[in-house]
Amino acid sequence: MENKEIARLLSETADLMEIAAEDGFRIRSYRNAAAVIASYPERIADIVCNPERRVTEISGIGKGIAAVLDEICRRGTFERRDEMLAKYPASALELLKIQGLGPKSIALLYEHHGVKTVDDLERICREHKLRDLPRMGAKLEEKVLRGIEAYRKSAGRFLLSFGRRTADELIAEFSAIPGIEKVEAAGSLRRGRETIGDLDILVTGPAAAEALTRIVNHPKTQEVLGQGVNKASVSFGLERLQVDVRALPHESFGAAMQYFTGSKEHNVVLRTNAIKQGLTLNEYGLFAIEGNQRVAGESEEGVYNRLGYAWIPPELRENSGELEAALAGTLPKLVELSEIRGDLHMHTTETDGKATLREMADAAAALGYEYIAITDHSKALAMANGLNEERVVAFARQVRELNRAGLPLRVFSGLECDIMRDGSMDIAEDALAELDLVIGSVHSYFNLEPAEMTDRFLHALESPSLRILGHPTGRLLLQRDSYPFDFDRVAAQAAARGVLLEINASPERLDLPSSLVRAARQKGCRFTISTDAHRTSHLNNMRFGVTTARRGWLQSSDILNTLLLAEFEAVLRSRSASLLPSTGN
DNA sequence: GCCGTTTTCGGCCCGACTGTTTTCAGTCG
Repeated sequence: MENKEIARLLSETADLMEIAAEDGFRIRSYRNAAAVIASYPERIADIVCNPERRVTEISGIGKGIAAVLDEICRRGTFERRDEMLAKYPASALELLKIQGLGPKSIALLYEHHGVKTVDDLERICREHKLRDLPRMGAKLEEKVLRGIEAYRKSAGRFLLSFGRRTADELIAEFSAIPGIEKVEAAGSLRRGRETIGDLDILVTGPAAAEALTRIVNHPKTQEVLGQGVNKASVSFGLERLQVDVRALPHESFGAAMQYFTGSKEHNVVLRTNAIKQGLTLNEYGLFAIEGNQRVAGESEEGVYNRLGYAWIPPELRENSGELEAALAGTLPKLVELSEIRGDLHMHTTETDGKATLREMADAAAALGYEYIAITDHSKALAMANGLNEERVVAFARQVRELNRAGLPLRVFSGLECDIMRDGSMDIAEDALAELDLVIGSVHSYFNLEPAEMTDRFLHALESPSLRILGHPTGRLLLQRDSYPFDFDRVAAQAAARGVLLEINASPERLDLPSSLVRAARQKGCRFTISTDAHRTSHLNNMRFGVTTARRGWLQSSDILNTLLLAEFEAVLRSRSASLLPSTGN
């Protein structure tokens, strides 16, 4: 059994134990073990089976979990899990994903009303039976109904990062097959959408059909949804992501990439335009209507060019002006990952990060960056051990000393300072002034009225130290919507004050959303792209931020951390973002 | 259940909000 599946068994059991109101610390141990196992570089099952190895040498795994692992490897489950499943149905796990409902309420609902599924829960709320239970009332009923709606909206969709990982894994496998020429992912993944519904993988070469056989017989394939000569469709992995693999003739590959990349709206316009030119476009190629002669199809570029368009980067293909720009030759030169020279938002063990400043600096230097900013939390985030004024000042001093003593790259002292309910900064201005770079972020009071939330931001923007607005909308993909506020007003004011908007590259956030990136740019805003890394591996998420920026039509000149170190420092010293080269809209 | 030890027991990030109570449990971050 693979680590990820073992981890899932442990963490699901922990969830059920929570519903059963078992000891919280024991539950935490199960969760912790699950997390350790999920990211462990070796196969845990191999270690368990190897008499010369001991799983208990892994931090977080003791005698109890070791026994559980042994049992899992022998019979695929373990006693405590079986006990829990006898007590509560597995479907109760789904209920934990509903915002506003926790394990205690789920237990109560199960005992009193036999609520097992989300549908049951919805019925109980609609029949106003939730309010019969102790400490529950009408407001909770409404909140849970809203939670159910949000949950259903996100069901069946996956984070971009997950799609990318799965695609990369399959592309590597297929590419290794002799006789396969090209393997590429199309669809919303290629367009860089923040979430994806399924995965389209296109394959060409004499042995392309072998890729279909491979996916159908893949050990991670849960179910074969369809299998023909040119296409196989499966439900893949524990997450049951739908993966479609298509085998294509060489001469159609470009047309198929174009067709399956979409978006649908983009393609409709392109095809309509083709017809006006006496051509017809489908997944096999671009053909002259008269005589059915193929005029393009081997490459995407050939298809676009033959229709009079410049090749359009997939991130722009949403029929939101890119086709007109491609005809006019005015497509922007979008920012690229290689142009990013630093990461300006990350955490360390000083607060809730998992790596030290030195470890983050080493990892960032290995990525080729010239500089980073360390931006730990401020004291309002007590659970993260946020910094108070005294620690902020000490930290700024420490970073100055470390830079003098020598670091693998330039480190700037920063802070992700909480923006309080009234828009004031969590840390006094004189302490903030000691730092090189202050990000302001909202981590509390998400449910203010829009007007109050807008005022809160506008007030925060008055802070003389604030340089960047962190994850501006607060959304968590597939979990939580943006808090409501007047984004246009805030963006306009940020532009006026020279405060940059962050594009948070964390795959769970991708905040700002690309549509707002584009809108903010029109208002004169400039941006940073940062990972908000809490461990060294998170630094690699920069690519997702860059993708989001590209979807927002950004060029390197829109982005502060594409600047060379000397230029970047000059901007910091000037305490203004206006030094950024103009973009010539 | 894990860990560390002042080693076989005690500590394990905890403060704040919400909606329900009438003194606080549950949820969240």
